[in-house]
Amino acid sequence: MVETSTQADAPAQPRTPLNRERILGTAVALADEGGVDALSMRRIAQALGVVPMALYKHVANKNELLDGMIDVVVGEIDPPAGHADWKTAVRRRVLSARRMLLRHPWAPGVIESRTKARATPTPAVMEYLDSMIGIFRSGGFPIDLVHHALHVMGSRLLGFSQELFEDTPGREPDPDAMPPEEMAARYPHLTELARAVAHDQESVVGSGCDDQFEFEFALDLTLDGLERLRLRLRDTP
Amino acid sequence: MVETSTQADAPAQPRTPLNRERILGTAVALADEGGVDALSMRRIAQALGVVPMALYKHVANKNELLDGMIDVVVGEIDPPAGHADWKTAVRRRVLSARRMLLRHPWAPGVIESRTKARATPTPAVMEYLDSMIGIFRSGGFPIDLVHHALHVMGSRLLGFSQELFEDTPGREPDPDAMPPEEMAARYPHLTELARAVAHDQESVVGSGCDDQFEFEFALDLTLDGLERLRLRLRDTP
DNA sequence: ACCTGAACACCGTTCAAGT
DNA sequence: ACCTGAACACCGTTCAAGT
Repeated sequence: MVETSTQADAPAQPRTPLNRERILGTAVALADEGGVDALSMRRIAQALGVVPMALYKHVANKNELLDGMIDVVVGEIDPPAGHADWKTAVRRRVLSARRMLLRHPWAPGVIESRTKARATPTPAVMEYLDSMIGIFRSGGFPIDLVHHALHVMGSRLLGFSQELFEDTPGREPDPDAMPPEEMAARYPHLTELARAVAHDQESVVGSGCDDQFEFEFALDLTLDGLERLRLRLRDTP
Repeated sequence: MVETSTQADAPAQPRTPLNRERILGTAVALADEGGVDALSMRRIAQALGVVPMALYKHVANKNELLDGMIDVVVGEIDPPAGHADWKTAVRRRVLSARRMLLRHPWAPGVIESRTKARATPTPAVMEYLDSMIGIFRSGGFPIDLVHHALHVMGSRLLGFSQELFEDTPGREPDPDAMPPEEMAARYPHLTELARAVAHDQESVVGSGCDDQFEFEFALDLTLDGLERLRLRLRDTP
C-alpha cells in the first residue's frame, strides 16, 4: 500500500526532494481535512510517500512541526492596510484573521496549547500582535489603553481567549531565547507594551499583568455596550 | 491527592465500590494536575486502584467520560442570584464561571471539542446557557438582542469562542435525541432563542444564525467601546 | 453471567543495525 | 556518515478465555 521507490507501479520517486516547507504544507492540508487529532507523523509521511523517520531530518519533533504550522497559517493573515484610520485597520485585520481561522479551524486550539507549552508565542504570532499594537498606537491610543484593548479584543484576535503571556512561575529561562535587544528591534510595539505593564506592576512580583483586573475591565466594557444598546432599542422601537 | 493502591500483594478489598461519580472526580483531579493530555483511561484506573477495563462498566468510552467531566465542572458555577439587576447578575455569574475555569484550565478546550463532536452541548452547558439567557430576558432584553449579546460575550461565557450551535450539514439526527417538547420544557429560554433565530433566518436553508453578521456585530460593538474610551481619555487627561 | 488479561491497531520517538 | 526498520513505551478499545 505504501509505495516505495521500487520500479513496479510508481514513477520515479524523489522528483521533489523532501523539505520543511513541503512537510508543513502537507501537515496543514491534512489538519484542514481531518482535524488535528487525525494528524500524525506517520500519516504525514504516508501522504508524502516517505518513511516516517524521514520527517525528523527537517523537523525536530511533532511540537516543532506544530509551531511551524502555526507560522504558516498566521502568515496568511493580510498585513495591515497602511493608511486607514485605526478602527478600519483593526477591523480589516481581524476579519482577515477570521477568514484564516475559518480555513483552518484547528488553528486556535493549536496556537493556544503551543503558546502555553512554550515560553513565548511563535514568531509569526509575535509579529501579528506587534503590528496590531502598532495600529492602535498610530491611532492615538496611550500604551496602557492598548493593553486593555488587547484584552478586550480577546478571542477575536486569534480565535481563542486564554492569555498569551501568562506567568509560568516554575520555568527555567530558555538557553537559546532571543536576547532583549533583538526582541526590542523585532517587536518594538510589544516591547513598549511589556515595559509599560511591568512598570505598572512594579509592586507585584513577576512582570505579568493583572489578569483579574483585565478580565473585569473587558467584561464591564462589554456589559456597558450591551446596556447602551438595550436602552437605545427601547427608546427607539 | 490521588490515592493509588499501594500494595500489589495485599488482598484488594472494595472498601469504596467503583461508581461513575468517583471515576469522574478522579478524572477531573488528574486533569487539574497534569492537563488533559496526561489523562488516560489507564491512568484513571491506576489512580483508583482498579484494572482499566473496570471503568467501562460505568462510562461507555472516553468521550462519554469527558462529557461527564464537563458536567461536573460546569455544575460548579454559582447559580444566578435571584434579585439583582441584569448587569450585576450576569457579571457575578461570568466571574463565577471564570473562577471555575481557573480551577480547571483544561475545561474550555474539552467543552469546545466535545461540543463540536456532539450534535448539542452537554446538559449542564445547556442549562448554564439557558439560565444566562433567562437573566437577559428578565432584564428587558428583546430576544434578538439576547442573541447578539451571547455572541458579544463570546469567550467570556465559558472561556472559548467557537460557536456552540454550529450547523454541521452532514449529520444524521441522533436516534435518542431529546424530543422537542422536553427540550422546550427543560430549556425554555434556549428554545425561545432558537425559534426567534430560525424565524429571522427563514430564507436561509438550515436554522443556524448568520455567524459572519454576529462576528462583525460583536467586533463593532467592541471597537466602538474602545473608541469611546480613547476619546474620553484624550479629553480628560 | 460476569470479570479481566491478552490482544489489536494505533501513536511519537529512540536506537542500532545495515549500507 | 548516512538511512531506516525494528523496537519501545504509550494509547483506547475489543474480545474471548477463564471463572
